Amino acid sequence: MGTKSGLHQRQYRHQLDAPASLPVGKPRQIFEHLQAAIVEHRLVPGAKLPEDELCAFFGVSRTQVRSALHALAHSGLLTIERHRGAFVAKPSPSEATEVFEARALIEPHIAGLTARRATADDIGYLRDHVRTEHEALAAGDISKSLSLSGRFHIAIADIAGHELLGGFVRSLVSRSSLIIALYWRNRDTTCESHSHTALIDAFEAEDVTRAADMMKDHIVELRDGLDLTERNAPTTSLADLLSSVESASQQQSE
Amino acid sequence: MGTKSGLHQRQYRHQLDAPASLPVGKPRQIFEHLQAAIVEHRLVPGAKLPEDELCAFFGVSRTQVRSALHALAHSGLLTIERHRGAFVAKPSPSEATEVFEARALIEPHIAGLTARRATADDIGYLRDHVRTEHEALAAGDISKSLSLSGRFHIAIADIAGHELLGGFVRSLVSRSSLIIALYWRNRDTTCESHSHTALIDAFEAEDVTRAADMMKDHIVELRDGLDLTERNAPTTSLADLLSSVESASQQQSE
DNA sequence: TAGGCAGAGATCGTATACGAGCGTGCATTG
DNA sequence: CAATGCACGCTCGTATACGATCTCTGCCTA
Repeated sequence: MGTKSGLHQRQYRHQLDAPASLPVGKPRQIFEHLQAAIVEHRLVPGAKLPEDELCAFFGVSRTQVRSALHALAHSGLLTIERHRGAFVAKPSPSEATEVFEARALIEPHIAGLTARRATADDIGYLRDHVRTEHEALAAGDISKSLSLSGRFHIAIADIAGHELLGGFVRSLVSRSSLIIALYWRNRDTTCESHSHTALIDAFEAEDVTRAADMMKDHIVELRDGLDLTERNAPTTSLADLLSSVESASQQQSE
Repeated sequence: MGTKSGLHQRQYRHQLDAPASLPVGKPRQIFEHLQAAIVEHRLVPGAKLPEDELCAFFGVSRTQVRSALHALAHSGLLTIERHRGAFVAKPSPSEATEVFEARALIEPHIAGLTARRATADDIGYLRDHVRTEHEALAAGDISKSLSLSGRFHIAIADIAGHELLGGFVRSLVSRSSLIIALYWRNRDTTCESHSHTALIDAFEAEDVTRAADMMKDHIVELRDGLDLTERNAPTTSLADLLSSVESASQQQSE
């Protein structure tokens, strides 16, 4: 099937593309368009996505919009409430914690695989990527910087060659972007790309253990850049509480 | 939000229910019905699921059936081919390998959490569950036994209380059922429930490390019960190659 | 004046209808 | 007789229409 030989012909897309389950076509384009908008923080958590407006914007019928919306909901980027509509998800602090716990579990393993499999070309690609990240940072484009940082993790997952875990990473990275929009602490943005560079060094040295450890530390570092104290969600402000979407539908504990 | 207090009032559903993303209603029922049929091997891999027949069976319109079908495709249980229809997925050996690699990574972590959090009631529930598994085995009901075995892992994930990783486990267990249908070796079915009992003992002792190690071994044991040699998919016969569904759409390495 | 209720508007859920792509069988031709 | 082209039918993709539910606003009443 060319899983191993495909390594040498990697396409270096590394985009946040839609899962393979939804077929090519307009719904997929809508999915990716909306996903990009959410990941790049142009659509903020809690924002409503009325079907009619999306229909008008994309020039299609509600059928396709709904298909994309449901796929995004399945990816955890949207919450759909019956007879109310689709909203950009607002992960609670506990959900955010879970996302980073999952990343701290999965991505080190991925990094280990990458350290084993990365070719010289892959290393070169990753270094280029980090360079682009630096440029975005230097230009003060925080949004682009964050987006690129996410894609870096996806690139690593792609090199690891594990389709399944790679899909998990894609999903987790997307949701992380949402979490950052909500709980970001606004400081030491720069330390990240250093971690990235060090990570690449570990890949180049084919040091599986070090790569895994560094990735683990990096994820923890990312999480520590967030303010996930519970006070954020339940009692920030009245306005927030009223527009709060997640408390109604996410908890299925009844 | 009662995430911690909910532990004491656990409902012990532990079913293979649909992800929280798709709203309650008929589509969810259809989803769960089909999922159950697939997991219990009543719908074999490669089987076609024509929308019209499903509409007739469930007494609803195509809209709802399609919604459920797409959700199942997103879960990896179905593959939908444009203008061809929905088919029960036929995971390739490499995909199967990935599923068990992912389980070997995630479930030991889950088991560690479970060892920390399991209450006496939880332990009791798990022991009851194993007892039921034994009964199914004694009755020679292989299908039910496999199904229960899967639910055991889901029960553990529920006790662990990690919604996100729990969702991953649910998905992986479902797909494992599909994999077992394809690559099962037909022997030593009984060793499993011993592993389960030993696992519960580790939970009861609150021995995190041992629980994780045992789960890891158990997953490896499960995988070793399969015949995942590559010869199965690529070169069995021409007929197989022609009816092979997964090679066309799953591999995006073009 | 404050609270509750009812109606209108808007949005979503579901069903149905039509068009497009694909598979199959037959007819035709070399 | 075999191979190829064509046309038919079937299934799915998409659009549209209708009904259900929610929300908002205005009015009525205490």
